[in-house]
Amino acid sequence: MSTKTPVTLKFLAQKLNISISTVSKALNDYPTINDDTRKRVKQLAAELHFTPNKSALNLQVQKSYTIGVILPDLMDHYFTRSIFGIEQFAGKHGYNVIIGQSYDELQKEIDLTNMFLKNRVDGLIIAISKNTQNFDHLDKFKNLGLPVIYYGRNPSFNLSCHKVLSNTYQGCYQATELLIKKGHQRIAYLGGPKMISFTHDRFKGYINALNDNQVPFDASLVAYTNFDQQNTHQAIQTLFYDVTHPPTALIAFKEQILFDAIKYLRSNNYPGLDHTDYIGFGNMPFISYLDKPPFASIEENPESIGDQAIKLLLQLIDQKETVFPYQKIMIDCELVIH
Amino acid sequence: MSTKTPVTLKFLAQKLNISISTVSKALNDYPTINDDTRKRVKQLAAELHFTPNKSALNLQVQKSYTIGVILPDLMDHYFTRSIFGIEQFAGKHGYNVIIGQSYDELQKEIDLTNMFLKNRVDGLIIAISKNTQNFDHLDKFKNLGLPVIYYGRNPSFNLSCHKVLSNTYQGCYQATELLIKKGHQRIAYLGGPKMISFTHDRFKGYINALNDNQVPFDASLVAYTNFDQQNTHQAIQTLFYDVTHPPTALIAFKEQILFDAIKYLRSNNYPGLDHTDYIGFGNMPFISYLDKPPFASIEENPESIGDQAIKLLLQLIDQKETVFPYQKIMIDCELVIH
DNA sequence: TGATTGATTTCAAACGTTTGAAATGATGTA
DNA sequence: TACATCATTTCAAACGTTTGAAATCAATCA
Repeated sequence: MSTKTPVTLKFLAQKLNISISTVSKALNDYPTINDDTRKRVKQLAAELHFTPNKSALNLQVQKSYTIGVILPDLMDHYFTRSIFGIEQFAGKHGYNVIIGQSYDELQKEIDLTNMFLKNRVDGLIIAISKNTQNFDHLDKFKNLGLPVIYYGRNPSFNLSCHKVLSNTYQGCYQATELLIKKGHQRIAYLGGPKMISFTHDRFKGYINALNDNQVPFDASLVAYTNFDQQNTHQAIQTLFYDVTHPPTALIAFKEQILFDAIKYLRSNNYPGLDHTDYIGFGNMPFISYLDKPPFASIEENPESIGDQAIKLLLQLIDQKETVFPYQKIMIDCELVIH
Repeated sequence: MSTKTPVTLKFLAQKLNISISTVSKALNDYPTINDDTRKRVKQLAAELHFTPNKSALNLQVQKSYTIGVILPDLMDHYFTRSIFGIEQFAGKHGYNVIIGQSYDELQKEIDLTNMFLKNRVDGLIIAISKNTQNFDHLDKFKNLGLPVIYYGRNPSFNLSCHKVLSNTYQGCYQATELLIKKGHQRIAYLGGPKMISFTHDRFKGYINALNDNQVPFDASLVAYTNFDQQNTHQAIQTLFYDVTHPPTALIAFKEQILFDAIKYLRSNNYPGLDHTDYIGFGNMPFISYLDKPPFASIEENPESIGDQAIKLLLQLIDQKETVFPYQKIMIDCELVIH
């Protein structure tokens, strides 16, 4: 009752009057162990709720069975949804997941990688911060033979790596086409930070859709924001006010931004507010609560992205020695009309 | 280059031609170690980026330096914000945090506790599921001498435990009073699941505020929902339609519910929609995007709750042997007027 | 009978760290 | 010279597990 002896292999061995290794082998179903002993061992182990000590195990096999995940922000539904896919699969395979938030700051990201290195994670899944252009802190993993999966954000400066990404080009292409089919000829594109490569991928989808459908491109219908509210307002000002023919539709990099945009237009009593069609990336559950929800959402299926990322990572961890070509997995987007 | 030897104490010892224990003691600043040796050891360790193997360390000190957190859902901002406080402090003290989501299901919660037990976490912080009335799975921790902190949700059936909670009574009292001061005499209260004890605490705040301000209580102004949308609609139907004098103000258990409520009233063209004042618990960032935001929010400061929970937990972990009276920490709510 | 086989169990080293006890060796003291 | 003192270093066990090699013992075969 007072200080209880922990239930270890040694403890079981003493109780049964056999050696530690027999107990270990019995529990691990070694064929050389007598059926009867095996049964007795397993029975007692179950009775006493024996669970192997993870630290000892990890020390022995030289693995931590822990994987690190770095993402910008858990308040962002995209990333929160992605970890659902990660934890699901990781848990099923005996891996723990440690999540770190970089808040889109490079220094915080570097700190987290060091922390993970100290913790000897077996691998890393990362959505890089919007300021990550130098990959020294991440190359450390590669040098140690630890696999890294880049997911959710495209590290366009880093070519030799595994990636799991939304097919953001396709998503934006289809959204643009949808708006064109609906009759729009003046569609604005509000991109995210220029440091995030998705901003440019989506732009390509946008412009290709325009071209393929013989809609003239107008540079004054394109603007960018760094996610900052102030910055977004400025971009909207440029797109909707500082122009002779304002757009009749808007595609935004993120619904978060889209909401900022609409809010700004509304508070300025923009006359065309209700006749404009809005589409953003995200498909937040929250949308259904808006009086006038956007025309459509671009669903990026972040759960799948997390799922694919962890699957690839565990594969890499298991076959560390063999050569493995760099993968680039793209998950298609879907349009959801509200 | 090919298979690099890991940098261990042994490796450093060999390089320096001294014993492993000297290296260990030098790094840990034992006073018996010669200053010169200490310097040489530390220098080489830094050069070779030595980091002690966590598994070996943990095995030695019989701790995992890992704490488990169980919460219903990361999509819920309250809990997401709470982990901010937890990770912040835990990280600073060398602890890893593993997060598990119960999705408000008891079975999932039980599975998670078993997983954490297997992983030999040093302690647990949990926001119990709305269906948790039996605490056997959590008592296992107590029996093993592992501290458990109940946070965010009040386990009213479990008296002997540490709790860190929102002062939800006070929050609801003040919200009610605010509405009364604004002139409301018919204030409705929409509670959450009856299994969640906050539902009743808030009700007490509500009714005491009514009494203290000489506003008559009317039982037909009280309803409950289990968070399910359908269920909420039904409750709203009861409160606003199945009554001769509908309420002029509504306090909801959660802003999530409040949005469902407003949405329902709007889609039914409820005539008093715009003359009703709404208040909910939460203060979601999202609110600013609503055309007609609620009159006010009750901010519960979940970061503080997480922060207090982890602080208490680490305290308990460090002084495991001494007696420690059960704590009940209450964090006050604040009203935020929009 | 002595050797071989086979089934089963045990030994012992290893993983990387910590730490009290023991060893070393130089210096000072009687 | 012999011995105690002191600073410094090393030894060795321990944490709990895995696993190839060695040991045990009974049964079988020649």
